[in-house]
Amino acid sequence: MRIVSIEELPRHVGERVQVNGWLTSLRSSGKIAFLQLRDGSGFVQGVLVKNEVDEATFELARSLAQESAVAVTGEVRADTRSPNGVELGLATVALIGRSGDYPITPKEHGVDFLFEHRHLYLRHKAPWAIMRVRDEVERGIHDFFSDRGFLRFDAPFFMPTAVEGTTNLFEISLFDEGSAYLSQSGQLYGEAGALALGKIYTFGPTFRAEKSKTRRHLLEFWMVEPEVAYLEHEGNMQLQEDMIAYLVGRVLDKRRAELEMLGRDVSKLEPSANGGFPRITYDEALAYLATKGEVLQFGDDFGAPHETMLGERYDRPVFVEKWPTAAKAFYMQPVADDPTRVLAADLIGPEGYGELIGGSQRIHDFDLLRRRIQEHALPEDAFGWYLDLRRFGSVPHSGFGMGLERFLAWVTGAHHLREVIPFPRMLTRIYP
RNA sequence: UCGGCGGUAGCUCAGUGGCAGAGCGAUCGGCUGUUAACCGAUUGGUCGUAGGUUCAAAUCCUACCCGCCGAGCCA
Repeated sequence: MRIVSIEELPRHVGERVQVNGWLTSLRSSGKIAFLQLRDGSGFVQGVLVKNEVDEATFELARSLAQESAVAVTGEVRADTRSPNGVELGLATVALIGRSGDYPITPKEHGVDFLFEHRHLYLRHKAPWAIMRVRDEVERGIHDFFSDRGFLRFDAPFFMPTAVEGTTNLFEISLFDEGSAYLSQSGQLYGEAGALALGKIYTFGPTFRAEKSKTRRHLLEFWMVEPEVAYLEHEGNMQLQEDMIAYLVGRVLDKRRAELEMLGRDVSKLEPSANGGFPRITYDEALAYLATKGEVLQFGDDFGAPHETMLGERYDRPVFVEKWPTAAKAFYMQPVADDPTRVLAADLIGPEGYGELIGGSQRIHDFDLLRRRIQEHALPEDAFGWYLDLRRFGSVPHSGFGMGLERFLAWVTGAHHLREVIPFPRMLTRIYP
């Protein structure tokens, strides 16, 4: 008997096949039973008619508990009532792994309960669809950069010091060597990679010890951080736009069914697949916010409500560029004729999802970078290697960091970042 | 860290001083096309914890614990 995945069933109409999976729910009468089945690749309904099978098979099927592992055989039938166009006319049902008192019932549950059972919740339709989008986006990131001649370059997770200041770091013990910190960005190492290999990107988990308890924050999240030698500010924004447009287009193309399963209004994503992201300066953003009654001073960073107001102004992400030097990190290149501003841009997503990307052109001048390290009271000896990058053949270079979960939350329409990562790590959630 | 809301059955919740409740789940029975099926029965409790007020506390008071949402910070 041929074993076929549920995803492939529409190509096997009329054949008798075997499906290895699990029972998600069961409805039965005295003479007919409907087995809702999943196998990881999709969902399908199996129909078991009492007088078409032997007594033991029918009684076994009727007794199955939710999430029993079952191997079934049956004929694939086209059926217009089914979401994927097919159902299985069951002939045999074998119990592979028993179940019972499964906690996640087909009724409503609170968020805390669901994430206490995240290891099981992942089996259900919404997380299933989101994880399939996540996989597609991760795959898309690699394809996008690989197609453009970038190399993947893995940054370390144990760091001797902070990248952007000393707060918000998880400290770990290196035995007699003292303390190290979990990485909050691979960027500095990415810069070394760019000057060695030209165009690189890092992709991996990153850690922020922020006591944030909002739906836009996790303690551990994944970030993609490209870094490119000889790339300047304008080209950096174009790279970001190309990447976002590519990824949105790819999800719309390959995971549209999952988005619709999630109830996502895909028409709100379509403009973003075409590029053409608006670009406004920090000063223009301030002026716009002032017209909305939000008066900020030059040098202020935007709060979450401000980002939402800016993002909702457009039907696709918007760049806010040329930020006050004092509001941004020490390594950012000043605007040529204005040292009070730096060549940094934040990409703010629409629909209130906040900042998707932060990027900048990096300082390539040795003296300026050393002065900035001193001004920020950073330990200069820890940055010796980083200054070396400006001592030996320094060139203008740029890069950015995109939070994978921020992007995924926007694309899938998730209400909270914890929905788009398999096992979220938050202030109040370390289990499972 | 601050602010708002909450914690009662496995789950979602009602109960605001006087016998601890409902729906769902689970278990058993019925039903030949169900879609969160339906019908009947059974099962189900440290009312977050500790102390206090009262003849009487899930309910009022005090402290603490935990969670959710938001702010700050950020991606």
